[in-house]
Amino acid sequence: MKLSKKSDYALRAMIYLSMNYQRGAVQIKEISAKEKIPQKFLENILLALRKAGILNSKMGLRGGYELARSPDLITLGDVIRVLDGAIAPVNCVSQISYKPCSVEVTCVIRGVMMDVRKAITDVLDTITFADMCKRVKDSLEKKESEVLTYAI
Amino acid sequence: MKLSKKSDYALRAMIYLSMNYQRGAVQIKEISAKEKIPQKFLENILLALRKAGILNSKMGLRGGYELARSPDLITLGDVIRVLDGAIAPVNCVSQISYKPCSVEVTCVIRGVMMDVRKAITDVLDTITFADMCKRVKDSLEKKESEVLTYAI
DNA sequence: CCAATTGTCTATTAATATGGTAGATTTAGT
DNA sequence: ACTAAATCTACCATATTAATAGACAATTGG
Repeated sequence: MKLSKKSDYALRAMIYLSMNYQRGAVQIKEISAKEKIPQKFLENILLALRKAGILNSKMGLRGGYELARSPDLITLGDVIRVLDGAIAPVNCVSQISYKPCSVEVTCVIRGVMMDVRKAITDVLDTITFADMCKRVKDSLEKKESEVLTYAI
Repeated sequence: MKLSKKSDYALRAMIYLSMNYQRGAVQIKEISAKEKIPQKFLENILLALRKAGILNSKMGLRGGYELARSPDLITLGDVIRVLDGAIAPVNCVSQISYKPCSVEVTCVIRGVMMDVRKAITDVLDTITFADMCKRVKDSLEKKESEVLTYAI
């Protein structure tokens, strides 16, 4: 039940690109440095996101990556699915058995896991990277005012 | 974001033991056979649950395992935490940094993951094994009535 | 055109987690 | 004492995760 490093890095890179939307192509190198993500690892991640149609890339000098569409049209779920595959913990039940056997309780577990999946996706498929940018800005403002308060 | 085989087996064994609550000690061998779980693997799992205080065991002849308390006092979350550790996907952010740096977006991801954790635990910490027993019985009744319908 | 820069692709590696097994030991009932 | 059960310690194979290496392709500025 854990977010992989890959998805974690992907989210961070996506937030960075969202904060820099309309600035044009941003280089892997820059994202890697600012977000402290191993560059070569990040290459694979961004490549996967490009192949999934979430990012666009430009090769060569002054090339880089940028969002393929507006941040408010990309959800966290979109990104996590690319890196980690399906979000649902449903493969706990591989094959559905139709035997009306009194100890065949797997379908019951399956039922609960469907609920869990829904609970997760209700969060991840709702929050967009535009929301994330807003949260970043809010948290920065809050921090600044806190600093001010402490200074006084 | 996946339930481990270990937790899956644990849930199944726990449902089995809940269905057989007040019958006294049940042997690993029986659970293993009925739920088709590798016996030696199941040993480790039940041992972990006993050490966590969720099961009681009796050694020796006619020994076995039984719930340490009533099924309605044990939640799915209790069990999963024992086998898979913390449910929260929060270690995506290891250390909290207080730098008010404009690209320090980790805390924002952390915030979302707290929401996800809450969504998951709202399900898993609410459903008890008594509920699971009820679901098993309901699904059996439903199947029987379906069979009847098809037979007519 | 050329050289520098940047993304693309294919492998490989190291570390860790997962799923499962083996066998000796302890405990308790008959 | 004998037997059936849990317990403990250790091990192994495989898969996944996280990360790295290096050759290759495309683009642009000069």
